[in-house]
Amino acid sequence: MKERLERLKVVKSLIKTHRIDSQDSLLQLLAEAGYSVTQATLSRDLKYLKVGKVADGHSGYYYTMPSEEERKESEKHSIQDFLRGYVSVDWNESIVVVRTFSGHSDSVALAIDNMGMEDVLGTISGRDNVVFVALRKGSRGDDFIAALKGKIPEFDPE
Amino acid sequence: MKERLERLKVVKSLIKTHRIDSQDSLLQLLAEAGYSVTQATLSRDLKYLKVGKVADGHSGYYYTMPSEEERKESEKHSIQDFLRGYVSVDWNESIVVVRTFSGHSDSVALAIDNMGMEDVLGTISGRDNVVFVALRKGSRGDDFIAALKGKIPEFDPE
DNA sequence: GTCGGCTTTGGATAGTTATTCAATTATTGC
DNA sequence: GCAATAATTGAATAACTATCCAAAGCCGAC
Repeated sequence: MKERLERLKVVKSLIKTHRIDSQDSLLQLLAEAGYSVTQATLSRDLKYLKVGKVADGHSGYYYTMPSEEERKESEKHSIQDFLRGYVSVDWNESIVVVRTFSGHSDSVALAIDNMGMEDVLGTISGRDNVVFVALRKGSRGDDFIAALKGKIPEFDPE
Repeated sequence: MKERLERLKVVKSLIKTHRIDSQDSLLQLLAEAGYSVTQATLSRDLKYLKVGKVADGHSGYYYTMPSEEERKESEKHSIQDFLRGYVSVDWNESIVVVRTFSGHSDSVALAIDNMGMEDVLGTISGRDNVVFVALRKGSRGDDFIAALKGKIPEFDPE
């Protein structure tokens, strides 16, 4: 299973250098490059890489890598959303509880989701201005908080 | 068929302001906004608008408007639409009035919208082959015209 | 070693989106 | 006005993509 990362790189470069309009055709290119996988796996790879499919407007569709800029831009928005709603955090070994201003729990949860943090398994936003962040096995609340600080300089609990 | 351009604008703004993960859910939002169409039509709209569907990496997929780079191509279309409809311009301190060929006011207004110009507050297209372009405070008609010339080499009033 | 947990994968399939085809509605040219 | 032409649309369906589930594969702890 060591091949996976290698394959991801190849997928990435194929998408950058070719105009690919379906997973099947990408599958072929991959096969030519020596990586035989199924469409199911490829679909997962594309999801992982955040590859997008867009129309050129007339004749068809093609896959594209997210630009670095876009990624940063989107993260900036997430950070803004987070800060706008954030009131306080607490945590234990496996759950982080974020309190938010009234009506902000949804946007804060979404923001955390969109930051794409390793530690985060998922979030739910409650009715009560609270967001629960479930952490991936092996991650502790401290890890998450540390990672969040890394992403958001203005964020400093206590 | 007058509704189409109007609908396209609504689709665009819905995509910018919501996290939409399927055409069906967008269809619902559209219906709430008063536009009842089928998935087939929506698919065509999205193709026309070059809307993309990308993964956030973890939890799902969402639709997104094309980013700067990708928009170059689309801007070319807008320029074509503009030139195809354009007859003459006049302006004062805060409003630019564009006269167009018969039936082109909608497409010219949309084109101006889509060029995403700083100076532009908004546009309306009248029945009478005229488009009003409202300028942002601090912008003057001359600024707008200059910016337009910058974008469209073939465009030269008088 | 081998047991147990986590990851990765393929086959099958569910789910989603694009397109075909026919009908309808606008538009253009007399 | 009318006829011819082009645009737009919905229903049905084809095409494509994501996910479920079961089956390995890959560790590390014993």
